[in-house]
Amino acid sequence: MDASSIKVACSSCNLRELCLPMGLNTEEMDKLDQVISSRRRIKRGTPLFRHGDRFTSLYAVRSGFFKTCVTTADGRDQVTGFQMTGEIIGLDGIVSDHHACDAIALEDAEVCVMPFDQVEQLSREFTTLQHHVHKIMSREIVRDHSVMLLLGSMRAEERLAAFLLNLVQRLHARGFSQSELILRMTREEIGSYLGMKLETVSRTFSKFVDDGVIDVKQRYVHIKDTEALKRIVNSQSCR
Amino acid sequence: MDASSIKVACSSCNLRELCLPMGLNTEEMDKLDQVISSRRRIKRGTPLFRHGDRFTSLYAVRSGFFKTCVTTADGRDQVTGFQMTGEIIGLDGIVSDHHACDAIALEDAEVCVMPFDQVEQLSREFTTLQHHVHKIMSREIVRDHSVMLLLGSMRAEERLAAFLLNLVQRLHARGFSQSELILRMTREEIGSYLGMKLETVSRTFSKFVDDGVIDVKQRYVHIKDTEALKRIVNSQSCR
DNA sequence: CGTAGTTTTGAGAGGCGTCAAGGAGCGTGG
DNA sequence: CCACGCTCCTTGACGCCTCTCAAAACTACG
Repeated sequence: MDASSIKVACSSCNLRELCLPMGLNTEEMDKLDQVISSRRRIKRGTPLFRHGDRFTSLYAVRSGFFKTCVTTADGRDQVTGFQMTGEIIGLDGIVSDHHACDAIALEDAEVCVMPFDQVEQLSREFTTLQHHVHKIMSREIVRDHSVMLLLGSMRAEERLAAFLLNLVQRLHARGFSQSELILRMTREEIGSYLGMKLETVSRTFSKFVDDGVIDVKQRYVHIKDTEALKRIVNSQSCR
Repeated sequence: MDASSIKVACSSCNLRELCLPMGLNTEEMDKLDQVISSRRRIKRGTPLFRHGDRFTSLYAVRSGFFKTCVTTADGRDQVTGFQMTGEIIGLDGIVSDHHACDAIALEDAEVCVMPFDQVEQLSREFTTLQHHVHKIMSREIVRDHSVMLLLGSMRAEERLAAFLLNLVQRLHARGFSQSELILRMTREEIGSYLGMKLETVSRTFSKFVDDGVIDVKQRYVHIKDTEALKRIVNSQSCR
């Protein structure tokens, strides 16, 4: 085992209600522990994997924060998602045995490595796990479709409001505040994800502050009026 | 068996190289034939399923053409994809046991019904099928990410060019022309998919015609210069 | 305390949305 | 067989949202 690998157990992980082991019984969990045999630490700013890398494993975020982004030959790139604790990264690699995107740590992070052939083997044994894997992939598809809705039919204010609400909702599910958050990504990364320029992101933040909906101090955001944000998302002043 | 159900067999289907049975051996194919026991006909303009409908099955397009779209409470909607022969519809329903989008036939169509619990059962028996199901879901995720790239970072001309190239490439894989196609969807549906208004779609078509890149007569499109379209996609005059 | 990276803010431009009118294709019915 | 109405498509004029370019302020970090 190399220095970056650490022996771990799902059964003793406090994320098991959020992560892959969700809903497994003791026997299944024991089996899973044998599959998920190592963790990997990723330093801030460095890749967990890059597009083109051979696909071998899925990764569960144990701690830290990631972005995934696709890149075209001509240098365009697009952030396709931000992943936090308990979320699964790497599903894009299954189809072609190579990753189709980059996964970059936005802060020092740790992931559980789940060799995919072993996940497949185990999910042939346990219906629960099999179905859970399918649900995780389906959830990603549904999420992507809602991002397509956002990118295709919302204007800047609506996009940013939806983004903040989504972020704080996921953080809340992990025991954090419903109204305060620290952004782990830059304005440019937010803009890439939301299909807008960093200047527009910044201006929209400022507008929300002027309107008394949020407070912003650099990466810190305090949501003062959740209902107002929800109204902005549904303002339907869309194109 | 009701009137809209027809007994079928994957093993004798001329789409088996494109569709779910891809790569299965004879024994596996026989088993699959028992699972995919019926077809359903869908009239143009009517839904295969609607969001909120209970999820029971995946559907393989046997003939015809579909769109899928997500809808918000406030009436906004977004076409998330167009599905043609051999493509799989319904993956969005797995995560919550209910469909998250509408699937509408754009012309009279026929689908093979694949009860998902049986697909899961069979893929516990056959590694090939299991892996293939995973690949299909992963492919959808990768596709969605490329649409996010399109919506997030391309301008109108680039989007439409990319759309046409994608469409004709998929049609070509099904034995149709590389340079001619009939659009099965309206300008409005194209616009919804590409995040632009129908007027902009129309104007962009006209510009391509003026530039001598394509010919358009209503739903008929003739691509006169594929390379020019590719250059437009990569023109990087993006925002 | 200097330097690089990030964020904010302003001014100006342009791409695309909005509104509106007219044309083309097609099914229906007299 | 043609008239009619409906849907879809095209085109024009105008305006606004967001991009672009630019400069300055702030923060982090060596």
